[in-house]
Amino acid sequence: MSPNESTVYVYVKYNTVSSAEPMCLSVTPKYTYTPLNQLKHGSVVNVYGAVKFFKPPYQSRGTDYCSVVILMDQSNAKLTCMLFSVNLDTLPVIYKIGDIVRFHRLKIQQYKNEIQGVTTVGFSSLTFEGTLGTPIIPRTSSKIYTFSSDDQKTVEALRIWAANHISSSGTMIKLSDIKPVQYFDLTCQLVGKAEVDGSSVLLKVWDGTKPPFPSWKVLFEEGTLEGDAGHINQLKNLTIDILVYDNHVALAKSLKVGVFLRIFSLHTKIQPETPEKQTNIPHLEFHLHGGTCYGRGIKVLPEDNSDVEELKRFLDSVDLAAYQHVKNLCDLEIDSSNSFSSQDVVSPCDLERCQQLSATVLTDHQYLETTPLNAILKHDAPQHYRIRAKLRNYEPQKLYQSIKLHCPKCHSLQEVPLESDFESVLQNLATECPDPKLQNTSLYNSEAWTTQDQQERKIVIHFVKNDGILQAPEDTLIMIEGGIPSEIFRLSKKFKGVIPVKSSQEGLIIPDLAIPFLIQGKTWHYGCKQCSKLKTMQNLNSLVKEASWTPVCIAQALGIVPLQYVFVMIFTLDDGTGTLKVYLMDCENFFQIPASEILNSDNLQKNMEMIMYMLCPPGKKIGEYPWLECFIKSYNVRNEAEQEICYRIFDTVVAEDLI
DNA sequence: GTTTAGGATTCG
Repeated sequence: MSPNESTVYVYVKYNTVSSAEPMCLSVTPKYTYTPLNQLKHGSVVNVYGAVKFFKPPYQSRGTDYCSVVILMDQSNAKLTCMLFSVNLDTLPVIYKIGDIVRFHRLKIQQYKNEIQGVTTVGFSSLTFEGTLGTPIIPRTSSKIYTFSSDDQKTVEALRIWAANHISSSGTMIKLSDIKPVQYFDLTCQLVGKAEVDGSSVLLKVWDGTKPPFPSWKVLFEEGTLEGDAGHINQLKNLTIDILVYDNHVALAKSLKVGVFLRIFSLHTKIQPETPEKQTNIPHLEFHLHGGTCYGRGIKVLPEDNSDVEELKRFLDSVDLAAYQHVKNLCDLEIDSSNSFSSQDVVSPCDLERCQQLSATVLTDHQYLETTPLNAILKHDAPQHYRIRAKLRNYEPQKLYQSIKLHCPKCHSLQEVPLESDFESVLQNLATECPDPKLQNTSLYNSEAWTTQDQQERKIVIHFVKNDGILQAPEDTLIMIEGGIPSEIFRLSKKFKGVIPVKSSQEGLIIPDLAIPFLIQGKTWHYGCKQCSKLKTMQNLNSLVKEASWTPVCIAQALGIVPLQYVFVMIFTLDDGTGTLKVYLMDCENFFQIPASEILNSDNLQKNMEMIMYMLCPPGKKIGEYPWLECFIKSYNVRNEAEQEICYRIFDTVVAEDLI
């Protein structure tokens, strides 16, 4: 056989599997596949690609189903494909990022300076699992299609490429690994279903693992729950309730109990308190919001899907009896018992947690032996210890109150200024007059204007140049005179950093350390009033060549001692032999959450809330609290009258699986 | 051979 000629197997799909025999025809292959970096506007092509992103098919506002698929191949080029079809079956059956697809008759067109692929007459597709080692069997609705040994090789090569270049691991998560606030893709089995109201459907699903946090139970009208009541009850400690909204409702309603599903971009969030109940226990909610952002949607997986096969094996292996009598935390009454001896039933997960020994881990000093707290109380300071105890209590209970500003030089601690505090400072500054002589220097270009409102505020923005050249906004540091907070925050989203300044005889200067000296992203950087010796903005010249606009470098150039955001908390630790109050003062290591960002992030605050909830679970007996392994140092503090020993936590972090 | 949507999370 000449190299130009190869055998093409034409597989004809019949209704009865047994008669499906490949017909062996000797023809010249007629399909050529265009690499994704060589697509030309206006052409109709055949392509292969690995799925980088996809939206499962959904009903568009027009007449068709729509699926958005973004492909990549070895050329590293990306192609967004808009696939439409009246017939759901003809759209590619994609289950996962990394799946491999082959599209025939894809039209290439231009949209907003980029090319995109669109379905055209006769469009057809094959989809293959991307997982290395799984059989190469195409998913397609086509009754007849070609698949040569070259095709086989192309799929294999793309699988290997995709395994190294396209990651989907971040979104595929088991229920036992969920975090309090996140979006993820869940592979699960449907065990129950109920229509809650016109705009939402409740899905009860499980994946055989137990979520580490208590989760909500959605109320529904009696008699509306579809599914085997006995089975649902048996799995009650392993299922989660998902509310599905809007455009996903129709599909959710059509689902048969027992099917395997992948739910894309499922949202977990914390409901911190339920005032109508007496408990104050935060718990998780699961929502599949309306819309198709991030591929949000539901897809039924076939029984022969490799992930489903694995899930089925796992579900079969779950010891249901072990989870049967686990108390549901949400149903627990508040228990004020302080006893360390607990005979409560522990779930297998809790047991696992106990066997893992600790909810916090040491980053050093593992060689030290554990000292009981009663022994520490008898010793003089300074000393250091490794301890193992439970967190009986912590202060402040309102976590945002734990954020302080710490000066590394004079060690003073101060509250984080409120936005209203510096609003007034900035308002006063806005009445001052910018000096035109300080505009447009070798260091920066300046733009000045007057606001149209009654105030007629004079605003000047100075764009700091890099070695005489202006950079892209996201790399550019700017200084602003006469700006108000809302303007400054808006600018901080666009530029590398914003420094509020004012004109003075010496040049542009930092007006007041009561306001941030630098706003970068979501973080407001403050300087220590006692320790800083302010210099003029001209001193930024020393940084220009490196364009190193880090807060530390900028502060140093301007004579500022930057204050650090820290968590300051008091932990009351108890190991059964005694209790000890220890300080935690930490920038970002302990919680793995930067103290500088938490005040401006709801998600980070919720994550921290959940971590504290895990470390010190309300409503549980202390016997059920997790152990904390900590490294602490004792030190002497002299008050007016007496000397006191204090304790601080060092070199300790919350265990990774809690974060 | 039209339109749909054109990635970029959240009302619940």
